Amino acid sequence: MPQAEPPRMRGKVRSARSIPSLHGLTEMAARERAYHDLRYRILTGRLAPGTTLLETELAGLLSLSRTPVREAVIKLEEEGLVEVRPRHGVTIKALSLQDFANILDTYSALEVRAYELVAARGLTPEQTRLLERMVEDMETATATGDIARWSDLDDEFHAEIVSLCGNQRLQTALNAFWGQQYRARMMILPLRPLPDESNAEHRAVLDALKLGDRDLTRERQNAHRDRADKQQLELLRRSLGSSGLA
Amino acid sequence: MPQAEPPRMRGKVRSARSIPSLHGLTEMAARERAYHDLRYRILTGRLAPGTTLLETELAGLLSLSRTPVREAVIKLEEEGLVEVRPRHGVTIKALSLQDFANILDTYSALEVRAYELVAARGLTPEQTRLLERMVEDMETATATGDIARWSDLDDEFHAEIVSLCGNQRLQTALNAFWGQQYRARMMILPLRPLPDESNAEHRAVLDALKLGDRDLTRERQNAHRDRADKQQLELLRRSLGSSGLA
DNA sequence: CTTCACACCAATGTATACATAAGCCGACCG
DNA sequence: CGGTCGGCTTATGTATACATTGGTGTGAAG
Repeated sequence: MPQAEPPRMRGKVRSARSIPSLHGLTEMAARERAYHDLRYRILTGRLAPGTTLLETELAGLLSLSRTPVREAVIKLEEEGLVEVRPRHGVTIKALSLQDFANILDTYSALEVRAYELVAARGLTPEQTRLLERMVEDMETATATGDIARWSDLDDEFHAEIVSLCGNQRLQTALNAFWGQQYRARMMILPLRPLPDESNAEHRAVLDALKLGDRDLTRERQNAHRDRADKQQLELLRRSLGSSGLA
Repeated sequence: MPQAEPPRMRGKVRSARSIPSLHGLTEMAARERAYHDLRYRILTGRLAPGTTLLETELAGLLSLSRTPVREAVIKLEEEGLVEVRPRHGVTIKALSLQDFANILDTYSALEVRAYELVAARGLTPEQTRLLERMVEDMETATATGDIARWSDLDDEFHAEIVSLCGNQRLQTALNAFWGQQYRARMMILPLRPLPDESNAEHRAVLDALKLGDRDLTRERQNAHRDRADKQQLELLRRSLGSSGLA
């Protein structure tokens, strides 16, 4: 899980983070194309959870041979997005409430550590300015009630900080888990209350980062994630009553 | 990185954790065989860091065709154990001091979270007994100066606790990072001082776990990892002066 | 009617064949 | 003598062919 994905994607479909636009997709190598294309379709719901496809069908879908598709599927399986059952094809994984909780737990543990590292390294003036501006933008979005935009900015904010941590392996692991929680996040997006608490917590965390205070950063970010995770779990619980599919 | 490796391996070569004995290796499917075989050779140093082999050579080495070998190599690359450079073959990665630090950082963040989860879930009497006995065994090994045995027990102790956390994704991620730090750990093994501090900390952590006190567990385990990680980094620094290869 | 067994089929896992493109070497030109 | 251009070699990436194995369906027996 660690260590992969050097190719930085541009483009923005939903989040700046890691859903590529599929824009320059034709010029990619076949395996990468298969991987990104399938990941995109899964994360955006174009391939719904529960869907099962044979390797041959996937290959047909992407107009490729089975070989690169298979390799892409292996990666997706390691990321936890699909399940392959040897004689039954690959199934797009549904997320149970428990799955979502597990993912958030792991993701948060990693993210808090990333923040700690950033605090220890310190912020440059430019980085500080950028992050402050993002916080302001989120507050603006909140004020105008644009939750979708807020969510995107939130992703960018977290991703921006994580990108400063200087630990590539940690970042790669974070990206994988981020991909897993993405669908559930999108699902509960419309249910979210105005994120005033998050905005305040972001400011608090940013202050701790600016101070370069590692312990304070850990404490605050940990609290932020804890609260946010619990809230999201609650929303998801309501939104699917523990049935399954995310 | 999350989510993989259901097949529980038996056998013990060095650690109970995740270096399979390669014992029933012949009856495995080719891809799995390639993966486990290569991983084994890398972790035990039979394939030294820096070694570069072509896909064809690997295939020959394992008496397989390139296809399953290639798939295994993809997994190993995602785990960060090898690097593939498109026209230059796959290279067994060396670990720099910085790499090792990054791995430990990530690993520790995950492990602490796993411990927290165990604390929250609570220990059964049997689990408590087992863990207490392991602590005692470690103390015995320390008393007799058997550092290698202590190290194995330490691995087992940590692995045992992690296995109780109830979060499969977290465990899988931990296993991947564990594999990465294994070589460096083995390398500095003979340099380690008597682990009296670790023994005391293990007791303290176990006490916190028995109390089911999540915050206390986090605090203590975090302190334990912090200290142990720093110590290991220092040993590694001494042992290779920042040259590279681990 | 239910259950067990056998045979057939098809999907995967593996091997191989082929195309592409990158590195390397040599030759030629400046 | 050095640098650059071009062709050749070869490793990889992809496609395809083949074998294996497990699942399913049918039929017969209890």
